[in-house]
Amino acid sequence: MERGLSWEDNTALVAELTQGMECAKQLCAALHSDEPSSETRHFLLEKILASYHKSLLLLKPPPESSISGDGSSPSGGIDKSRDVGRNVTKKRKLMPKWTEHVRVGTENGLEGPPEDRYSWRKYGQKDILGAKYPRSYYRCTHRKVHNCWATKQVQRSNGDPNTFEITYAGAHICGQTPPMKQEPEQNIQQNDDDLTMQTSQALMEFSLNSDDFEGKETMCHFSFPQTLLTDENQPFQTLRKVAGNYSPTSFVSPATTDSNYHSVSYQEASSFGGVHNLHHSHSSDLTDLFSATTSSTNSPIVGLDCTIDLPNYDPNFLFDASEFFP
DNA sequence: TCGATTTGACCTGA
DNA sequence: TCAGGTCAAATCGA
Repeated sequence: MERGLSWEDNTALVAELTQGMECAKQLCAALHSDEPSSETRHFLLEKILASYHKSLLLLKPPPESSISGDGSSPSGGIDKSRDVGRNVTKKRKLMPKWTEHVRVGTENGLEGPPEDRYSWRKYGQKDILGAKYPRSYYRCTHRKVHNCWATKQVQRSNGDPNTFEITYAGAHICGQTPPMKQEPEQNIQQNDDDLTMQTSQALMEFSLNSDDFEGKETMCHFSFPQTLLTDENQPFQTLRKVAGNYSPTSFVSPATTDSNYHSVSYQEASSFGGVHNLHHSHSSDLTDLFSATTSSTNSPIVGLDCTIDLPNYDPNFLFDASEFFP
């Protein structure tokens, strides 16, 4: 796939990855500052995902040239709109996904699902088997204008009606400039040098998830103290170190077959040596799953858990930033 | 009038 | 075959 990349594509790819790395740096800084706004982090997260998304599209352009914002498609006697729908479905599989568990406090007067900074348009609602509450489907309002394919699903938790499980798919590429919550005394400007951990929330969890290991969802869950990131001026390299040391066979627990969820400390992950083992034997889809637990003290959002799912990426694609940034 | 929501039907993938 | 996801016509509301 990476073969045959034109110089222009290569340049664009490097630019996207560079942007992603910058955002990762900012996110890293935000995580270690007393920046209380989970929205800031979320915003940076989405920017990183957008960079990944665009980069992967560059690496893996859709086989059909029919995916376009105007809905044009090679008509083959099938209803045009449905044809577009199929392309969307195919594309959906390529979209990075992540899930947030958001608790809203009724004391704050919030009853409905929590709002984020983007404008969403509801396009469907479905009763889900075994779920008490229906699932709502939203897509970016600017889908047509900016060809932005970000979607989200909002599902109220069975057990706790105050908890919403929000699954985002695809990052916003619509160029929306969400109104960041500006704290008066806080400078949202990310300070790369200020990596002092000031919050009590000391754990950041990364997970790698591959859902195609013989059809089984395999997940590797990393947890490590944020302090260990403070000496990392290359957050991408940090991620690469962690991800690169991920070896499915190293973590698979024999106890479970359908879902393997493992937690290792960053030290453990680091101790696996410099073997970048993303070139594992599975050649199909690789799903990366990122889970970050954050706390928010001054927000109606009581709890927030974030899980990222990047499906269908070629596992042989190893992002080695050092090639681009010696 | 126009944009957002609702809802039944259709499509896809497991 | 069925559950989940999406579409689009109908409806609503500003």
